[in-house]
Amino acid sequence: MTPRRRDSATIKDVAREAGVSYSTVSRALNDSPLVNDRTKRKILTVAKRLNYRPNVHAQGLARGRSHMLGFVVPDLRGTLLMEVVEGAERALAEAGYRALLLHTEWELEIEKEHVEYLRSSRIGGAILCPIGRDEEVPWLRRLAREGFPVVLVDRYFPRLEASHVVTDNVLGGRLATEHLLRREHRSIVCLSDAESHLVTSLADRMQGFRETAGEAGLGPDQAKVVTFDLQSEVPREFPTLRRLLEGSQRPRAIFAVNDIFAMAVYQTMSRMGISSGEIDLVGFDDARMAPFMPLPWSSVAQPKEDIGRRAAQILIEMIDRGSGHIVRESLPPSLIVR
Amino acid sequence: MTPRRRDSATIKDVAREAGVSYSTVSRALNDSPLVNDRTKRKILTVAKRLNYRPNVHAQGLARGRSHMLGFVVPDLRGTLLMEVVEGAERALAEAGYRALLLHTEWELEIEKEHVEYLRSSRIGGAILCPIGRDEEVPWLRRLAREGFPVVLVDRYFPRLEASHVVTDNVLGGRLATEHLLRREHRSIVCLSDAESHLVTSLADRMQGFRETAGEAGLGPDQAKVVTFDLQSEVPREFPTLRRLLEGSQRPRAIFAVNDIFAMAVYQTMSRMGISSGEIDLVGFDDARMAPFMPLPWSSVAQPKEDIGRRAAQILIEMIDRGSGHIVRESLPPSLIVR
DNA sequence: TTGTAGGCGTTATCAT
DNA sequence: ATGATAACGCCTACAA
Repeated sequence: MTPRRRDSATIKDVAREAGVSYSTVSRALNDSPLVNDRTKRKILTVAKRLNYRPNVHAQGLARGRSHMLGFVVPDLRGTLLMEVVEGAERALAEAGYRALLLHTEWELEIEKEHVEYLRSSRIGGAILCPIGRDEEVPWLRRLAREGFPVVLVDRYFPRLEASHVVTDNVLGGRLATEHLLRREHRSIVCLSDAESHLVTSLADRMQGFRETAGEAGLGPDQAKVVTFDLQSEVPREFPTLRRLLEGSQRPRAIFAVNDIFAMAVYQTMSRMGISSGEIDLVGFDDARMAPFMPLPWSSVAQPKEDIGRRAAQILIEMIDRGSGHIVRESLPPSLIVR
Repeated sequence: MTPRRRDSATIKDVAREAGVSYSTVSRALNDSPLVNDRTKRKILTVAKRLNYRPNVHAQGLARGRSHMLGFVVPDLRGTLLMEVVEGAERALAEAGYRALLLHTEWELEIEKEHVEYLRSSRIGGAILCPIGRDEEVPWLRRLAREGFPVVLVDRYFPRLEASHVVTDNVLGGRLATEHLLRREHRSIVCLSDAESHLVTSLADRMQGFRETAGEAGLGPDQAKVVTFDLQSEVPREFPTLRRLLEGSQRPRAIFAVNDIFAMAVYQTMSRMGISSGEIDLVGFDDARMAPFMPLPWSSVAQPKEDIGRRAAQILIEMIDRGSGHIVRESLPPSLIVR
């Protein structure tokens, strides 16, 4: 094989230069106790001088594993999830790992490809924020069954044998509802997505809403759920909301299952000339634009960074301990009152 | 060396099973013309049956390079940059590359570490969105000098010998200003960050503003620039803006160098009871929350996806052609009138 | 404490 | 068209 230009010094170069064998260099570099201190220092000096850098491929090949993990998300534009990623990466970095961030563009097929890729690239494990429904993810099941370390974040599949870290969304729905009840409302509307039954996080928030309202003695008429398809209504300026808010019978308290819906409510109110004092609004996610809004609404904040951190810790533990022990955690959100 | 559990079949396994030598398998897998068609088909069948996956470390070691590139950004929460990343990754994927996304948390030291890491991991090249000032990035200079393929996005250093792809921010400033001039304003305020002179993109937008205003015959009093530190003013509700907007002398036309500033203006107007019709506002970046705002303002949209795509293409070209040819591109933004 | 040598899974250069 | 074999750079059991 034609020797190509080498991009950097190898341990052999260092060994020659330092006058020792290259296994000694290897030991020194991995700071094994089996090296004389003076030898080690000399080797490190030489290594530095030669600008030596370990070749991760050679290391990966020899060690049979890499320090690279995977993080698969639907897209990169969701601030919320990106904060989870940042939290995870901080924890991973501390443990000497890196994460390859892959995004699926909300396509099941791409998600599958990514998972395949993670397997073949000898990546040691992954954090996933899956899309799709339980039944549609056979490869996830296979992954878990094969013992590939996986931690799900933000979403989970009740019937999937895999670790996950999520916000306690039921509690979140509860916090929001209690907040409105505390403000003497006896009639509350919960605003959610038309597909919310497919998304565990939204479904859980709504459950928290229903439970709390029920316990407070609110009947079905006083704890109504209104849903619509956000995507299709944006260009038409939220007809469902206009209908909801017109007339004097309009709700005085609204729990929006996320801040996008809350923004939509606020925009519609504003355009219909409804003063902000007329409606108590609680959102979810504590979106970043909140401090810039003319009327900041209250919002349930998810422990995004912590979710990432915990997911990373659990993943690392699975890898290091080689344990297939499944951990399921729901981290408590907190209410931000504005 | 203790043989460890192998995670997947190797070409040797495939070779044994198919009854050929493993070099033939290698050729078949890389679909070389030097293999009999029937043999190749058989090998591929066996490979599939054994669930063979190439070991990227072995490939990387043997080939001396990997298909992995790097993408270094300050943080992951900026939607704008993430769209650039998505664009780049689409182009990279088409060419069979992947990108390792690293974020520096706006720390020069971390940026440096990442760049070091990219070198040592035999990553073939990188797209960077650098922080810091020209003088503070000696490692960037070294990288470029060493012939490591690098493309800068979103920001550039005028005196750095490296390729870059950015928005034509001067043109952007011009578009915004022309828009306001077209609406008969003879007095315009440009709102920017206190540190804008350190950020080429903002500086360029302001230059576009000044040039255009000057050409239209506006004097210094009619084309004023107001700057403040956003971070420190958020919690105090933008005192600089309040001052600017109070009194009847308030500006009737404002060009905000990004949509965060535009939001701040809008919020302040709203709180001061200034009706939205009183001020013509143009922002920059076409932020995603725009369609949800009660009063959507006009904004200069950057060709985010294209920036990523072009950066990727240029990077791949540098790698494949082995050329150190430097490419500097400014892509035109477009005005979104609302 | 240090050196020697075999192996990790591929690729590529020889032969055949 | 195929097979044998030497790299690639590193790790590590074993010998010294």
